[in-house]
Amino acid sequence: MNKKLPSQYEARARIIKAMAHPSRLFILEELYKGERSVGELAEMVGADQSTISKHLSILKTEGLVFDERQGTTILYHLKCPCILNFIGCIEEVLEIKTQEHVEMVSKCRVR
Amino acid sequence: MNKKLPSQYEARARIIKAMAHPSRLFILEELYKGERSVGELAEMVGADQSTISKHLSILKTEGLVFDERQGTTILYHLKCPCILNFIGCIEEVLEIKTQEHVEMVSKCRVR
DNA sequence: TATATATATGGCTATATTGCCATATAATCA
DNA sequence: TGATTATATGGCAATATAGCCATATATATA
Repeated sequence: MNKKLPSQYEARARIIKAMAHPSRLFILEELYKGERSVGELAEMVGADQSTISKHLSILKTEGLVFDERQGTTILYHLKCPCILNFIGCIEEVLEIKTQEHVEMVSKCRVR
Repeated sequence: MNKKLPSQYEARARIIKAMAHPSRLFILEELYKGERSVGELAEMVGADQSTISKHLSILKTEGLVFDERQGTTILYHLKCPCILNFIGCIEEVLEIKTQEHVEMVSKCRVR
């Protein structure tokens, strides 16, 4: 990768990368509402169970979620609800992108 | 990709993905401090100028930065400073990951 | 113990990303 | 205009990611 940058950036990027996927983003927001099983999430996302399992594995490895066995099903939980705080800003970036030609007031710099 | 998820997740993920790289994260934080030229950033990151130019192109395409020509050099600016607000939470996730075995108090759920 | 259910993992292919080199483009200045 | 400086882009090889299928593992229950 790169040797001049502090490893801190590498560590942060790994976590952000774990969030940088539509399905994983959906999963995180869903877990924000409450615990969900792998099957529930697979059903909601509309992907193969194994695919969701792997997504959850990535989120777990990066420390964003934790799991809890409940009999034969496994419930996943969000670890740090704060990670979704910035979704508001992401939305703002998106708004500006779509309305770039329009005059608007916002916390972002339009140009 | 996936057809069951609202396109909103796709859009958000694209922006987050743009942030999900050590060099681009560094660039964003650097631009948070103030405007920087491509050359300056390349020097700081320690990567080829063309590599940084492409990173900046990604950030620009996703609406995270904008550029301003100043004679022969081009200065890049951060568009939405708020996108760095959640770095604090990322740090918290990292802390928990490294101290998982230790008892600690935090906004995150340790388990 | 045998069966059923829920989840995880190995393996594979298709696709995307990264980073460098070479080169193109754009602006400045002699 | 020609040379110089700064940045962008095309192209390519190496690597990483995504998603599905088949199958393994773990738990519960008859």
